[in-house]
Amino acid sequence: MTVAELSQRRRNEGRGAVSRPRRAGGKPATTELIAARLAAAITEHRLPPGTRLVEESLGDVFGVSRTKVRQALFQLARAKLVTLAAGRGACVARPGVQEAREIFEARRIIERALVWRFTQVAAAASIERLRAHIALERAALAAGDGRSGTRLSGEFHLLIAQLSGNSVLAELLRELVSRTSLIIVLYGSTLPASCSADEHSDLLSKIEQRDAEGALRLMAHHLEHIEHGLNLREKEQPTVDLYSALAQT
Amino acid sequence: MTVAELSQRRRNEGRGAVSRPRRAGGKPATTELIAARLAAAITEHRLPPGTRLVEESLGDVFGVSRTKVRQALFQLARAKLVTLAAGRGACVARPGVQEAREIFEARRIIERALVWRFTQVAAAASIERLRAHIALERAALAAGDGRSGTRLSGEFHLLIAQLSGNSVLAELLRELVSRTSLIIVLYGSTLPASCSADEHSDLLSKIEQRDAEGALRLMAHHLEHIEHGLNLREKEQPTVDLYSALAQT
DNA sequence: CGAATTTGAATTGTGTACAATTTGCCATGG
DNA sequence: CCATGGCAAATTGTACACAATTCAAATTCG
Repeated sequence: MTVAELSQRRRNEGRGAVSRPRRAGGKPATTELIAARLAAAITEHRLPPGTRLVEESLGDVFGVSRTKVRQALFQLARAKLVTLAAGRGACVARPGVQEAREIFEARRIIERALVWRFTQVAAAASIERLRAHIALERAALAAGDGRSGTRLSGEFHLLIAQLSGNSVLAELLRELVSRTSLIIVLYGSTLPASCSADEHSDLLSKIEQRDAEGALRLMAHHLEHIEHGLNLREKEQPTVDLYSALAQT
Repeated sequence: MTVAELSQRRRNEGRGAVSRPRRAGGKPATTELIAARLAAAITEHRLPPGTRLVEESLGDVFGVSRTKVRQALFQLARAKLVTLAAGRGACVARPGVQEAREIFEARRIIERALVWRFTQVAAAASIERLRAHIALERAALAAGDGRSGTRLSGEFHLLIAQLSGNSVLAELLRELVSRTSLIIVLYGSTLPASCSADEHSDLLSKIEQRDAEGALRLMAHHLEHIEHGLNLREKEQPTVDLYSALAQT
């Protein structure tokens, strides 16, 4: 699939040659907005890994010229959501198994610390906020809206970070969470999403009891649980295999 | 100070109107290279916080058009090394005290974990590598080269991350380290740089003895030591001060 | 004399044109 | 029939032009 196909539809739609004003009506869409839209599309699995992102096509979709799209793509490349091969454009990233493991390790490290802090300093309002969020997760789950479910699940982790009062760490974690969603679509989670909501609920209980040790342990287990639900058994890098295959001659 | 002044000199240099080929001879300088150069200049304190970064001036310096410079600035903005006020251009960032504290907390969290892992898995060659690096630090110190000293000091921390085998965390830490150097120039370290090298050396000893607990604790203390050497007593936001100053009348 | 306003230089924001590169396809030849 | 070479379309990389904005200084008016 290519984004070109999306905009192709638009190009063919005849009409009186209103060339660009897709998304007309509102303002011309800033670079940040484009990056945010693309990031959302990627993390919500509407743009699967490997999808080519052609600049002009995206420009048509958003109703802007390549200039802004290009900047947005550069941003996303830095966030590791797209890969940017010199001269041959952008693709939605495909993190390898090594990278996937490293991301989960990073998350364990950061989130353990965050949950520890949060358990100690959290105000009642913050805890209430988390409880409300879990309710949202469950609602999406009950409605069979898996897409919203995974998004909300990620946002739960982000929420803890934000409520912990360290926005630098929250920002780092945001990046890791979005990369995680890319990993999940690549190495398919065999885990039912309901499981995640339950574990979030258990975690919140421990937080409420101010059991920092317990909360920390639960968070670590939760992340390991997600990671082990994936199929991270090296199924990439055929190039290297080619090499060793040729050594047989 | 403004980058414009640098390029002004160039513009006034009369000559036969060879308009752009500053930096001629080599290739036209890629966006990444420009970003890297700017990042180096910022972290090495050659471009102090608050310095305005005018696109065309930078273009002159690097011998490219604004297009590439602009992309590079966007990248640096995402890395939080420059702030990008809409419509009024880019400045070298000036992290506030709150942000500074958060960055140090993030570093403590990440680096404690890294040093713990490293102590357990480090090969002899890795330890040797660190020892050599400390020698470099000491050499720079002895030569009175403070600029290289602080750079090398930061690189020591980065090296541990890289040798720990988690490149994702290493990348996150790189960002934090460069932001730290911005903090140091803003809130001046009262710490002699020699101190840092000594603490690095102590840390390496603990690592060598495979004393993970001790190494972890030493790293935490080291970072706290640096943080407490700063003058993080809210001296920013002069606007607020102006307000209270006028209240005297 | 001071405050508001206008004017203009400097700078950023955005689109577009063109060169360079890549890619897929077709023809040509072994 | 498969490999090779080269053409053509598509796409990216870069510079540049012009519009929009900002900032500051000069001007004007109360």
